[in-house]
Amino acid sequence: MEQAKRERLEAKGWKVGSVSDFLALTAEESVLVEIKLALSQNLKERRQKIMTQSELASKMSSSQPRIAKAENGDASVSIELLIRAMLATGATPQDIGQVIAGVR
Amino acid sequence: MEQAKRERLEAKGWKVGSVSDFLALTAEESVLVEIKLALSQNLKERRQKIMTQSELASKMSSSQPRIAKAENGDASVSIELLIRAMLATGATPQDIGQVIAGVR
DNA sequence: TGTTAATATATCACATATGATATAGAACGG
DNA sequence: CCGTTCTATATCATATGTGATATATTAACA
Repeated sequence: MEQAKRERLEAKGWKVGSVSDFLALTAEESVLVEIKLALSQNLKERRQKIMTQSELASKMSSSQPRIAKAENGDASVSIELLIRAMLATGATPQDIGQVIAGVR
Repeated sequence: MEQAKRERLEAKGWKVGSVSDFLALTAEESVLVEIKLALSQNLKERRQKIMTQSELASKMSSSQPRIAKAENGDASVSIELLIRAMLATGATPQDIGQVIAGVR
């Protein structure tokens, strides 16, 4: 893995650790991370077109800081929250499925 | 909602509550539940063809009881775990995306 | 029937995700 | 510059999800 990408992930709380630790990540684990990142990006794109982070937060009874973390691919955000947020922006199951299917 | 379905959901821990409480479920909330149930069913189908619950559990360092709950749509199981389990059965992001996109 | 493998249910201590709050930093217009 | 709006970062108490364990139920079959 390129150093730049590793540093990006680490900054967001992903326990990538040393290179050898990273290599210990199973394929499934890294796919899971990529699914989260794909949802993050898509959420940000969708939301920016129609509302602020605060508006989205109150729409789903969450908080603005949590939306910020969700959109930035922070490791403390579950897929659950990402999907709830997508739905709150008006995304359909089809939209969400497509984003996930688009991973790799 | 038909009574039978409500009872089925309640038995699995979903906080459906009284009819009026249920009607308070937003569309997003019920879509989220349906996504979980769709993943549950698909996981069960996939897993049954190739391994036991115990085998799947150790493959993803979880426990057999948790796999049972996951396959039965128990409310205590996160989408996160459902997706991890799907991946452990060999499902691709495309497979997972398709299941979610198939909701409703 | 009895034995075994598979699955389901119950409980629990612990880890992680959560919303809330405070506050800092950007971006932009006046 | 300044004030305002939006977004990011930090901290925290609490809620929720977790794997583990014990045990019950079911299914298949000799």
